[in-house]
Amino acid sequence: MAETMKGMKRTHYCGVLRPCDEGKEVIVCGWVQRQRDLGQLIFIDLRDRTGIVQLAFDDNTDRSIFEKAFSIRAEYVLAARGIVRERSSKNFEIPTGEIEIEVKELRILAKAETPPFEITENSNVKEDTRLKYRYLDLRRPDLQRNLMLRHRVAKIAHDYFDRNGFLEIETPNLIRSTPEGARDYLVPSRVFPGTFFALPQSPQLYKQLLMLSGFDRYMQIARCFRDEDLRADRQPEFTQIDFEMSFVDQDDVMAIGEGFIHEVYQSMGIDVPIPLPRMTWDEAMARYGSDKPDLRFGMELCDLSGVLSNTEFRVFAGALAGGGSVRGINLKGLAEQLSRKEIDKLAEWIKAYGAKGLAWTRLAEKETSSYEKFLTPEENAAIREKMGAQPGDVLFLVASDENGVVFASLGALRCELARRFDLIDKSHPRLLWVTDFPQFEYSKEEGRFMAMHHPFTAPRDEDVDKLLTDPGHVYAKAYDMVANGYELGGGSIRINDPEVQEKMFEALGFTKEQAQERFGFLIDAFKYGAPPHGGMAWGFDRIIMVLLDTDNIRDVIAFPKVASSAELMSGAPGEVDEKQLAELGIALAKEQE
RNA sequence: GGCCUGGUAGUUCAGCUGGUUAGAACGCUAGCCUGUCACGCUAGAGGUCGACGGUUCGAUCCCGUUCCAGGUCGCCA
Repeated sequence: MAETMKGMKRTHYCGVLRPCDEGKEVIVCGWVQRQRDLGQLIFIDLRDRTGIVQLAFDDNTDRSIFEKAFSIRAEYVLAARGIVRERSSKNFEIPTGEIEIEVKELRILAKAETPPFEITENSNVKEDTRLKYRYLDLRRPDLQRNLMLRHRVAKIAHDYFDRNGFLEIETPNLIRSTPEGARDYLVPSRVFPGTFFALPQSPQLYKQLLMLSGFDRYMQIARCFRDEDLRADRQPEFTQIDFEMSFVDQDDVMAIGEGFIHEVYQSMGIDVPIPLPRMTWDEAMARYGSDKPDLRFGMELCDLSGVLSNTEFRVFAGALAGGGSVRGINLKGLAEQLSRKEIDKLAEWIKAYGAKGLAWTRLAEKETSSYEKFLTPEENAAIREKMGAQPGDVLFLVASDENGVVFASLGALRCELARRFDLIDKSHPRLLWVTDFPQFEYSKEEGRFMAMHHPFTAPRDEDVDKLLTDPGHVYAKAYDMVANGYELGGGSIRINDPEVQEKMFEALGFTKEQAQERFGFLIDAFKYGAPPHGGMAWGFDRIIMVLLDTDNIRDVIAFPKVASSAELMSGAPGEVDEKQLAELGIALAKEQE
């Protein structure tokens, strides 16, 4: 039978005891990290979320307590009352290593089976095993620290926004599906069979309505849902730190936004200078091939279209004639570390990004090139000069009639090479704003322009007139906060003028009726006086990832889902009873039964 | 949906050109041990080689299908 806590009350966490506590009687509780039986001497390491303390049992110990200590196994839950004393042989590796507890009373609060893996820091147990027993995995000190940091940042968010006059207001989780954007998670309605709620992809529409209602400054730490495939940094269920404010323009929102992230880093003893540097979307794409550039290393893209404008080499000429470009990056001084074979592998790898191939020049002791033989000596010299080529460099060129492919390929290659050759300066985080996003993105699949951000994003004042005449050249009052190559968050100034909103829907190819059907309540609301407003939202999980320098989002979420969107511990998603389905008026297709 | 990688003891892994009884470390169990702290020493238990099918005299190994996990492209306003 397990014992109880009756008459015992914890006085200290395990990890906080120090030599200054010597002589005190303390009561500690926790899990057994390890029991070391030396015959007439037993040590037990007791662990809680603050750390580990050593319990000692020796010839001073009552015989019955000693025998109880002998029986104890890993992960038993104990309460121990005893006297803090100096260790006769100290361990300076751990914070409590100079003291131990001479145990006077020991209670086994719960026994434990041997866990399927050892509860240790930096475990290299396969992740699916850890996730199946997530409650044990979460006992590990690194995950405990990650979740404690997550709590700290949430606390900073509440305090910071409160201090700046923001109100936390909850928005609903059962909402109407709006088919723009990501796939919605749907929840069937019992009362109205055949109809569905959607889980929110973000609080976007509701926070805009709160502005219209006069709440002026709103914030929320909001759970969001998107039924899309996962990535290392993407979960179907994730958390946003979201805010919105009225009577402001872009600079005001960005100032509030960078003030928050500054405080977050400050709490970790890191000074991130604000205001953050800004870069337009066009510049970010041209220099880094990415709208979330990692500034911790160089290797910027170089546009070679100019020097190749008259080339007769079909691959390059075709790309330019098709409205695309030829661009390159220079891997400085590593030609000897990158073999011909590895370059061929990269050329294969880069096809995933749409590139048809990878042209290269390897300036090793013996110079080799995949393309120089097709160009004139003048063209080759011009390329080398433009790219600052020196002996030891490797030049990589991508040509495509779609600039998007050139940017995506070289942007990805740049990051891959930096990772592979350890070119990333991890001593300081590098944050920036990326601004002036294009308002629209042309979708080949849909055959129309789509909102790059969302359909309520305000265009730049000078571009409003181009909404219908030249949508490809309209830029938005939209901004992303980027850190170390991760999109931490983003936002925009919203449209508050119903006339502009109407034009926007028209540009997106919605008829009035379609717009009314999809966003009617918002359109109606905006007829009643909407203040100028804007805001942004951070991916809370992403912030913690970047702070911890992990590339696995599951490290910062207590109960995450795996790549198939399943939850291995509970077995969600699971089947439901016929009765439940019947109540909802749902019949399964044959092959699913 | 496509592509790549992986799946062998509780855990992390090794396993040759297909060959007879599939190994190691840690963990676990038992015994010994008074200053350990990844304690040490001795002994022991522990395997559907992800699953199914095929080739073969013989398959952990080769082939096919499939399941699971990871990464990635598409997707993610």
